[in-house]
Amino acid sequence: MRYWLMKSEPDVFSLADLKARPGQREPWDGVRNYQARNFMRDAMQKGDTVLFYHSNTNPPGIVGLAEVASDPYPDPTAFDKKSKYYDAKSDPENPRWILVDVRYCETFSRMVTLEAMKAMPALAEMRVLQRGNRLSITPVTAAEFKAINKAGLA
DNA sequence: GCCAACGTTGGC
DNA sequence: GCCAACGTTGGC
Repeated sequence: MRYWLMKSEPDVFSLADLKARPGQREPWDGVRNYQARNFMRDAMQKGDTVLFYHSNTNPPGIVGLAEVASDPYPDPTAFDKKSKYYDAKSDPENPRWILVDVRYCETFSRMVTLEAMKAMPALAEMRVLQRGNRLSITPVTAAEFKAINKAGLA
């Protein structure tokens, strides 16, 4: 069982949107960064816990939990010419972009803001808090998850 | 809207 | 394979 942080702009796709989806489940499409793709393709497993982070909003932070709900498979938006995520260089015979489905788990009773995270000693080494980090998917340690989950349910 | 940080692209 | 130019991310 592993833990992950996944960023989404709530204007585009929020945790509430995930909750409202049929089956409370959605493909995490549109990732076009190789490191983030590699995490989904190579390291995620069904049942892994996802900290759902809202970026580009005020305040940014973690709003709740989801889980990995599928094995990795090719991102269909890469082959859809009408999608803004269309990538002409992704060959259907050898797909460049891989995703997993995520499923809604719960909404924190209290959002754990970026500011609060920066103030938590347990998160001093957390990847998403390191300077210059822009990765939309990052691994989270069990200790980091525990600290955030506790703050979110407080 | 600004801009620092970072990833990708493509000419050479 | 270098690196300048460009595009994107995301906090503020």
